[in-house]
Amino acid sequence: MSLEEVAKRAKVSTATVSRVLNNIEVVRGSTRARVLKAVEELKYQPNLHARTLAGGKSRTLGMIVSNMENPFFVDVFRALDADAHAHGYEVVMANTDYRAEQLVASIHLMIARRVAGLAVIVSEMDSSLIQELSESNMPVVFFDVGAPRKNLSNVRVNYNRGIERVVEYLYDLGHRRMAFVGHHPTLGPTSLRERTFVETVSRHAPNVEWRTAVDADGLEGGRHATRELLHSGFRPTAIICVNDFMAVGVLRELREQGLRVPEDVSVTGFDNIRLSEFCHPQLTTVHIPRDRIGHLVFESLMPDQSRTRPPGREVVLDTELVLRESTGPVPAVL
Amino acid sequence: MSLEEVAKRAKVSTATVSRVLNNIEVVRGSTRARVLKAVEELKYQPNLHARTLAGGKSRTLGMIVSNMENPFFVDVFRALDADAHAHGYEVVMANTDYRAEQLVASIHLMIARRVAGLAVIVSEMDSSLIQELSESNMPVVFFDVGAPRKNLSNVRVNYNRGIERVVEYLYDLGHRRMAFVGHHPTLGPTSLRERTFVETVSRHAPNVEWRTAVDADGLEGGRHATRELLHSGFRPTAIICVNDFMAVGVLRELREQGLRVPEDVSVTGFDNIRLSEFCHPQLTTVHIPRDRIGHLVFESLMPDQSRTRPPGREVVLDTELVLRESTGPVPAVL
DNA sequence: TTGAAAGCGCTACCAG
DNA sequence: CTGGTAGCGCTTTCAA
Repeated sequence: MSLEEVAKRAKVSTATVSRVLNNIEVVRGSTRARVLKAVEELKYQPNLHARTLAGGKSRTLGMIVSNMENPFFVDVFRALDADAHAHGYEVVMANTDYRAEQLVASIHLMIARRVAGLAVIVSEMDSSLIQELSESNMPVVFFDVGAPRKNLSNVRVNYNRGIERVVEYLYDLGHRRMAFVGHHPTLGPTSLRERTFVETVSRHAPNVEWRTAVDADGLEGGRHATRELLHSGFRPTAIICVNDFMAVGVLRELREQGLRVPEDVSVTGFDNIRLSEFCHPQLTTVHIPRDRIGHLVFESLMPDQSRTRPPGREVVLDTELVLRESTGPVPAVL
Repeated sequence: MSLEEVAKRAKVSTATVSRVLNNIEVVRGSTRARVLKAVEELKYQPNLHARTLAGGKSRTLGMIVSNMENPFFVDVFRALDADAHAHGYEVVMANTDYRAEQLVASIHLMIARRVAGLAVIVSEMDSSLIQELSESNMPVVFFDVGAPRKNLSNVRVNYNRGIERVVEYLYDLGHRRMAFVGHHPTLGPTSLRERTFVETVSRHAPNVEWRTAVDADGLEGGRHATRELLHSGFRPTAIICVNDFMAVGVLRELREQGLRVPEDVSVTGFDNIRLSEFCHPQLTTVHIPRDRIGHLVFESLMPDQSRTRPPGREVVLDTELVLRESTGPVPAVL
């Protein structure tokens, strides 16, 4: 089942078969029909590798995420995938589980695949990797990391402003003992987001007593971090989570400790994933437009298509505080 | 950056470069070092397409799922992915969103990629597709669908028995008005699982009044199905869900309608995904060993590796009822 | 409108 | 241990 067999059966050259398969409008109708018939009869299936190799260009985009269990990433993927399909592209996803070595492996694999573009949606990036990607000359778009340059674009959300909104809101509600639940960063001892929290608090709410706890990104991580937090003796009146996914885990541990939300302690998430509306109590969170991120990512990756975002650009998305049931005024001291 | 350039720089033939890149232990140490140096200096990245084309075999497995938002599929994928990586394989995932056309497209794409094996984890399969896959001669493993034959293996779970366990348990608790919340099957008017419920009820609990509701697989679908159910005037004392993911949506709608779980109505899920323990109340559900499924899938796909599952086989996994907070005795009639 | 043929980058076989 | 070379299946000039 190769082009040649089809060609033979249709009594044309492989070039012609290739033409009809690629919808090149120069083939005579009758020839075309003959070829299609042969394709059908032989149940011919093209070989993508041969096609990519010969054509020199791939119709595949790559997307690397830190944690595909977190619905946030899945949402971005789906938006990107939809756009890609609409334009005849495929997207293959790779998961790093926040492991640096896996990130390196995934990036190399994507390069080996000669993807038409690569979206890197991970928390932290090694600068040598950025360098390597830059030199690879393939269109790359990062989420929330690195600075744009030549083939490297950037989509980021104003995380600082989001955390600020949360802290201010909680502060106004009277909270003076806050905790931040984050997840392990790929590199460095302190995650960027954790640092953002710390700085925001000291700037906007200096008289607040705070603590941070860190664990794996996920339901279990949120739960565990909370257990540690409580175990340390600290009694926050509000727990600010790095994302909704972990917040749901926090909610569970609190429930098990007999602490009511929001009566005893307020909890906030981040991302506004669908689940944040389906847990109990529903999470107060910060909305991040994941669909837009997916669309922007696609635009950034398209090589030359008309009227799309040029490479080497950066776009910053703003966030929005979403008030729901998990937050309330600070509990009255008895 | 092709093999040839590396060869030139290292002053060896492309054959030799290929050998060191593929760890073929016949190259002299000094030559090897020279090649590696050239690779390093040129930042050479192999071309996977050329490699696959020339070698005639791919190190990629494919996996097609119906709904990657549902953690069930993600869990299976992760187990498979882990095994694959451990053996030097990659797995690319495709999502069909329960759309038949998308399934066809995904399968064709996988064939075009010449994957070394394909896992098809979707609810329903067209028999012509099964035929096509069978003829493709590539190792394929289905989940819960079709019958094994030559290159087609099968992993399934005893869904019937699982539903039976749920119905019996609920029946013993005194429930006589049950509802089943399912999701759209790809084909046919009634999903297999819905039918299983109906048959189980009539066999094991003939005097039970029941109804079914169907919607999209997901949080929103579960919620919507429940709303419709309640809207119809039917007042089940127990709602059996096709999976945990939808059950979480059911829980939310019930809460909004002011119905308490399990005091007013019991709810059960299926799959025992992590989330089922993190929602409130925690779901009584049926455990499906997703890790094992992933491992079995991998084994079924491995061509000839020693001591692995031969192709064309079928393995049926049993389930286990997990009792948690979402079920209880039928509410007393006042 | 169609065919012939030169690669695309790599693997694998055959010599040496 | 290493080099030469024939493809793998397809796209893409260049001629016809």
